[in-house]
Amino acid sequence: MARKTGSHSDITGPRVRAAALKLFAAHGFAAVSMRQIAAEVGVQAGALYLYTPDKQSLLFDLLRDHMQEVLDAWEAEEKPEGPVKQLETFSRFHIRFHLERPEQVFISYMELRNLEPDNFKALENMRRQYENSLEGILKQGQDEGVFDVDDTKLTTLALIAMLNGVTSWYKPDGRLSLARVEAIYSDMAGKAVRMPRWKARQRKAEAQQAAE
Amino acid sequence: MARKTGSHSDITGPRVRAAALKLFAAHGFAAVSMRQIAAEVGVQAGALYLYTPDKQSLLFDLLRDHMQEVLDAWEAEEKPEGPVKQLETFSRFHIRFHLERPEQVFISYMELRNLEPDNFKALENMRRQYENSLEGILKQGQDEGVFDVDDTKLTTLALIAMLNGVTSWYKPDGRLSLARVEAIYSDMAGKAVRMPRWKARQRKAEAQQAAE
DNA sequence: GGTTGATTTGAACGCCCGTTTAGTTAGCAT
DNA sequence: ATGCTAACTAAACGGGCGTTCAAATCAACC
Repeated sequence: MARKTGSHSDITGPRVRAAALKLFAAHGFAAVSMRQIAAEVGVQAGALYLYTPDKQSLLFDLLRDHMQEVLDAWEAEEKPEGPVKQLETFSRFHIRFHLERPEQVFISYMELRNLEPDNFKALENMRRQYENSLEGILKQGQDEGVFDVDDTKLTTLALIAMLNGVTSWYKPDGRLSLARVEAIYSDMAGKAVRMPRWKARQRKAEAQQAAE
Repeated sequence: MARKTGSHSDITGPRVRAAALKLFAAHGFAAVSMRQIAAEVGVQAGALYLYTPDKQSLLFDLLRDHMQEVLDAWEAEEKPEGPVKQLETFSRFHIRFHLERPEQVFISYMELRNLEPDNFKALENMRRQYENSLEGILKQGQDEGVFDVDDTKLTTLALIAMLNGVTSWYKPDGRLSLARVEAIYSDMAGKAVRMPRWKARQRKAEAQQAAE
């Protein structure tokens, strides 16, 4: 009893990562043992070490790959003109992308503290990169006078936290469709930062007065 | 070597809970051992069982006590008149209360899945009760026409997620003061749900037209 | 069809886990 | 001072942990 019939690293490798993802998301990194992961794959614990140097790398690879996917996908997303529409695009993209990968999103938020310091820093940089793409939109909107934002960094974090919240309750067969949720959240995000018309008029008036 | 000098259950009991809170928040429930908690208290592992029936209860008691504190504190908070001001009061209360208890908040969000089913349900009910107090404000505002909310339940969750986000980055000695953060967040929350003036005028016009 | 290398087993390593228990000491009332 | 009880230690229980490794089996190429 050693090598299994039909076994191949191209098959087992992805299955190991899938099992780890599933179990980490369900029970948490610290609560899941290598033996449980192996059982999910249908293999003995020792065999896992052909596909990962250790348990920590298994977690880190999952988190890093997910963040890279997010960054690449946003890069590839078609951006409309102007910060208002870009904010809507970002909100909708974020909701959609995250709802399609509930397990990755979950562990990306819950298991960061189980990363060793270097791995943690690497992921923090990727996350900041993603946040910067939203903050860029807010800054541009502020410069153009279409957004009324007190502090772009803080607002960025607040918006992302709000959008992330969706993953904690959304169920694909629930009361609300994905399209509806996208619409409601992007609408809320827009309203939270947009310059109110009365305030825009007031500023315009002030500017004219200052010019006289 | 048995009983320590100056030892008393009134002292050790709270110290056990404090150590558990600190360590659970820092490393996660599953990653912390009873021996680590005991070491933090300055006692042997066996002694912990004078203060908790088991590790699970230690976690549950922390979470339940925290949620009860939240509910009691909001109950005791002085409520102004009208949903707009009440939303601001709620936002500011939530931010302030949660920033004063970062560890409790952290474990309340991270460790729910480590609760046994019955304990989980108990806490879920308390959390829903808290959410309902916010949803009540949103509903009232919608009835009075001062809020423009698509779905009160969803909006409730979105706002709470946004407000909770503050706990993941706020540092007491950071760039922004607590008062400033309170102000920014409550302002954003208000703008996200408030009826825009132009829309209110439009509705009023529609109502008049329908009356003729 | 035999050889080689990829894939996996099964057992073992030392260590730590949550919890129980018998025994020991400190605080306190009498 | 004595006795009693609350508080704690030290050791042990069975079990699971992450990881390693020699041996065994299968896939693939000659």
